[in-house]
Amino acid sequence: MSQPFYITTAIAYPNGKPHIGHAYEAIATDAIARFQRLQGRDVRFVTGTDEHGLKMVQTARAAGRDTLEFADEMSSYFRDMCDKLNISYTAFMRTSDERHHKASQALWNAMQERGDLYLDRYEGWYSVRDEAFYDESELVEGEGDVKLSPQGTPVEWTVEETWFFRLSRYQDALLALYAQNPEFIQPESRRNEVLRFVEGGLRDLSVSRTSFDWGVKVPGSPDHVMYVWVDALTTYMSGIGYPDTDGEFARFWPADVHIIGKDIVRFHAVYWPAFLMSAGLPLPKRVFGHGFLLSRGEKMSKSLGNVVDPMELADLFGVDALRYFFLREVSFGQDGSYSAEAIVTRVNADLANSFGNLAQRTLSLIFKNCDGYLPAIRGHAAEDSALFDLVGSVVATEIPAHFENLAMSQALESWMKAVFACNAYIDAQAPWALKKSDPERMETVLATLFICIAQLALAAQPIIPEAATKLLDQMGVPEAVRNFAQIGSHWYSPLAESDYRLEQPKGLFPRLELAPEDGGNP
RNA sequence: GGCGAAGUAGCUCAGCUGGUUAGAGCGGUGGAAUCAUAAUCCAUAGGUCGGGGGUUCAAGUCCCUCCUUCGCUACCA
Repeated sequence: MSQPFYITTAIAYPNGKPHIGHAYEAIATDAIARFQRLQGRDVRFVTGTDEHGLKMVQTARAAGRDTLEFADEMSSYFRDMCDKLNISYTAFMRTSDERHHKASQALWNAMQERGDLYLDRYEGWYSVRDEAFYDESELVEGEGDVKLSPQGTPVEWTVEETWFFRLSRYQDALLALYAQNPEFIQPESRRNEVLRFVEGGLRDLSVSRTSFDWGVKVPGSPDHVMYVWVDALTTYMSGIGYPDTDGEFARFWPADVHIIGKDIVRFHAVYWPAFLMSAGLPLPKRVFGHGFLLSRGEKMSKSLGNVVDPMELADLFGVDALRYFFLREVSFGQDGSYSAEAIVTRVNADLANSFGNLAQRTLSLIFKNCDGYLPAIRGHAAEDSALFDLVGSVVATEIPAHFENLAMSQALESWMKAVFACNAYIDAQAPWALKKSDPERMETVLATLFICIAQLALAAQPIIPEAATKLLDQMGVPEAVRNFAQIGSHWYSPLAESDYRLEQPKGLFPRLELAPEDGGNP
């Protein structure tokens, strides 16, 4: 039985439509999930929407809508985005789902039994927008003597009864966790921040609210709903069946990695493991905080008017192109910058000119000179072996290693290195010239390239699933060998000896053009 | 204020535990080729590796200091 692999994105707060950051996270996570499938792993991939909290209630009310009905609509945009971007999730979990409520309550009960929850009174400055209490000292002065949170959101003095989680109990256990599992929080810079935060001491955490009721009811405390983060994080469990602890949950928990944005590292690297320890559940193996995408180096904001709809980008440039750009151009874990020119330049250079053209010229030569039948290999020259060695080690070793490290941009850098080698090889061997001087040698050269291109297409499949699949289809590469373990095996000769015949090859990586309005303003 | 990250060719960035002439992609320039999506290949670009000081036989790579940008965090009148 194949090994399980469980990965998640953060679940999105859908009080607005998906923005490019949501798309980026989904794409990166999907690439990892697809890679693991091609490694033969049995993958579960959970994403979804985090719909509770006062903000949703207020946003819905402002639009004159019923909260749940509003949440239904907003959540659907996120699901649509995932579908459009070829995100291969296995569950789209909504926190408003009944099953999810049961899961959250089960987790709560487990923490309760451990004695980690207690009722107390909380007085303080509360920000509705941030859903958080602040200390007097943290506040800043706004215009007209108004007090604002450190994030600049309005606060009001609030007194409420609230359940607390004994986070303070877990300081040592968390520090031990970080020490024993250096890879628990990545990248390194995030890990340091968390370490210092926890070393500085932990206060108990307020984990319920009474000021609104749009949330998961606290068991035995009907006036309380859970703090959004408690139930939001629980989607990672409910997405694979919890509170049913047999079946999927037993097989896939804990997560191999939670992919999240760098802004919510604390919730995932401090609160979440503490909750799980309290509930007596195994902890995720890794939490990875990726960076943000900046539009031409600037943060996206409505006031700057540079908010980009990822769906539009996908329509404009294509899903595979967008996926490729994000994962190639941005070093995973760091912030990245994007612009229409950057996308066009990168995609044209790598996909259209280098790889797409390589595939096209090779398949065209076979189609025209071999009548579409895959040519036989008649002994290897040194150059052939050199190319096989290079492509083979890139595909079998370098790319998988980079993917395991969640270094997709480096995986693609290796991939391009192999593509360049193929282009250099085809130019040096010049099969179009061999056609007259040495037809048998021409066939060997074309067969060599065919094999290498198939390997490269497979390796790129997690990043550009649609085009890579079409290319492998065009080439007649059997399903059975479309994985990292088999693509390096000897499948070519049987295929060449079969009556498989290439159709007229069609380009799969069209050159992009920059719309005039995107060309200007630097 | 504390802690941390970053500052390397026009642009985007690689450079692990210090060691031959500091690398890649894109762009620019000069060739070659014409099978292919006017795509490809080859050659090339002489950059005080933010400034200064130090350790060392040897530093982009360690130490100190200063400047700039960013992140986390604390706090004060």
